[in-house]
Amino acid sequence: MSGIEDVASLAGVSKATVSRALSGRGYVSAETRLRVSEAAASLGYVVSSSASSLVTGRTNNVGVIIPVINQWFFGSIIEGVERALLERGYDLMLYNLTKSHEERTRVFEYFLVRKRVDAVIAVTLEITPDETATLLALGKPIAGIGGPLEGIPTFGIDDVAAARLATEHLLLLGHRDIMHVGGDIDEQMDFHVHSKRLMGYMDALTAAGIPYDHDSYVAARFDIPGGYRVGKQILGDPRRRPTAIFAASDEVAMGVILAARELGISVPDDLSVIGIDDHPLAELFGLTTIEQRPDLQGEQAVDWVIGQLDQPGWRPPAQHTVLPARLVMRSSTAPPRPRLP
Amino acid sequence: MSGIEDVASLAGVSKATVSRALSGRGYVSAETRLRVSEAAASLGYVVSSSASSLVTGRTNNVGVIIPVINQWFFGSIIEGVERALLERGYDLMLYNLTKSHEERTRVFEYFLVRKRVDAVIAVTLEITPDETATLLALGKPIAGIGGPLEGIPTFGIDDVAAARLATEHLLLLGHRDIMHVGGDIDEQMDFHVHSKRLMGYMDALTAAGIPYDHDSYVAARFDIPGGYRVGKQILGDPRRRPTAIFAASDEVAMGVILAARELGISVPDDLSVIGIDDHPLAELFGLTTIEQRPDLQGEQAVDWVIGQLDQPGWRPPAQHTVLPARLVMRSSTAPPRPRLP
DNA sequence: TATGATTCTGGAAGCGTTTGCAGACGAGGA
DNA sequence: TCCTCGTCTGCAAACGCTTCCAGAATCATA
Repeated sequence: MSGIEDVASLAGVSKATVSRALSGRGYVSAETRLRVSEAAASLGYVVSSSASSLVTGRTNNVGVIIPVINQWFFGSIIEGVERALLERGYDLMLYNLTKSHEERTRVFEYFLVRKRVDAVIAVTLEITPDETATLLALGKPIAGIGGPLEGIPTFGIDDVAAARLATEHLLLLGHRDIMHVGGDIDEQMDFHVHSKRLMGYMDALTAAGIPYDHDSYVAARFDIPGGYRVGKQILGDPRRRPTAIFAASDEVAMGVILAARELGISVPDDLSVIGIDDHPLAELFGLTTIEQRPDLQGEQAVDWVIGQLDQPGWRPPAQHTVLPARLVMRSSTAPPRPRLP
Repeated sequence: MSGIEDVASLAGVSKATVSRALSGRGYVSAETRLRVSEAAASLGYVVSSSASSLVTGRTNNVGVIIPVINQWFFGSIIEGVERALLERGYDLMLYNLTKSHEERTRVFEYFLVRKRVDAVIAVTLEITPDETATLLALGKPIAGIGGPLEGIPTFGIDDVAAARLATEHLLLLGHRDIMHVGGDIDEQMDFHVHSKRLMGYMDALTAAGIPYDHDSYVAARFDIPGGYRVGKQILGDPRRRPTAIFAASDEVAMGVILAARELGISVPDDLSVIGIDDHPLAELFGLTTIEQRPDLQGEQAVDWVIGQLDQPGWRPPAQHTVLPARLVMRSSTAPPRPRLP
């Protein structure tokens, strides 16, 4: 394991010059730079990041805190963030914060603080004011993905608007009897996605002059089996069956579609279904949906924190950056079947 | 940002004692240790990992190289690895190596080598002898997840055996006409999973005295849409339709089931389907499968590399550790419908 | 030619820890 | 009593870089 000293003597220069030549900072003649690079290459030298962070105070790491990994939305974020970081020369330290409070505390109080990261990206994580303070006190840029959050800039779609858009699509097709299958408000994921999507749904109904019926919202676990179970339950009862369902996520929507198929209910003839996400499987299911791009949300968060690192003191124009969410029409929605008199 | 010096003076001891008290190495009286911890806590002191790695040569990071994130198998591995690392006091640096050769080279030659990680876990990654050499030359433990790999210890199921087990299950039920829908051999994922599963399938057939028919293996993309497409193709042609299909992964299997349903083919009455993985959705589809636990594979890999770090020189008993894969019976497999004469 | 600006290089002082070494102290054994 | 041994602590030397500073060389300008 050769050090900078070896490179220096092989190239016939001082350590200082080697450092300058390799890092590209400060004056170094072209000729010297070449000699140094060659020496470094021939020795297989690579700078020690610990030594260099010790003096510069920069680790070139960004910490990412995420509650789940194995779900499309979260996996896509990680992919986007990772790609963006790698491109910009940063490494990604992953912290998977599951429900456990203990784990959470440990990460916050111990790992993140340990001068190991230059910045933090918190995905869909409700950070308490205390924790925000902790992080801000470190002077490290923090960005959030998912929704407005007090005190830190966030990137994500407008969940209320997306839900409204989805519901409006159904209304526009002529549906009046629209149910919403969403996440459990009490078992709220952080960032209040569930209540926001419910709100968008209600907004749209209200605007259309349709009274909101309390039973028309049903909570489901936020995955395919969750949607399936609730679908079976709702659609199994003919008196209860709506003409359209707005599911709060594509996975839930696909679960509902599976349930419908099993019950012999034709989508979209007997039932229209719309979701949110544009999940990779949405196409297979012909699912009409509201597209969002978690990977781009991640990328933007990266851009912001790195911008902060590059020019400290700079602040973003907006506290919450709204990314686009657009309607993707497929074959799971259609006008309701005309009622026979 | 207070340093060790501040803690030292607040506690009325030397830097050396603070270091010993906080790290738990060397002699420190109980009373002193307490005073130091309190001082540290009250100052919100936390050791600088760069400074400490600089002198100890240990970063407490483990690098994980993985080709995909947003797929159940890979996501589960990350979850397992992350959990295990966190428990043991290590941080996880994530490198998502997509196909791009350039990216791959960069990670290998630049990021990993940069003295940023103590060990490397390569997931399902065919490392060239050159790369293996590079890594080994660094003196860093490396483990692989997925299958036997020259020169480094690996953890995973026996793909040949798992495929054989799946096929045997179908044979035992009385099927003779069994097709295999697997990954594209040419578009091989690393580690040769595809060819191994094909081999297990052929082995089982051969052992049962059934001649292997060249058309009975069809390649599909390794996901639900891939399985669906091939399913439509195979099952759409009545002359070609087998009584059972062994899909190389649960996702492919579920795609096939979706195709079957759409064609009005009843599973398992008209067609038995078995997969490999025990994907979270397998239960919903009633899919009989061979269970494997990627998270445990990750955990074992972590255990091994950390074992190496703790007691250098120690070598594992086996080069490839085979983890269990067991049959989980559900409702997608049954004896073939008796042929009408 | 003198003067200043610009480019290039080396010496040396850190950055914030850990750890080898040595000294101090008290306890127990000969 | 003298020694040894185990426990506890502090000093100071690394660890491998970056960067400030100063000096040398080069070049353009007055």
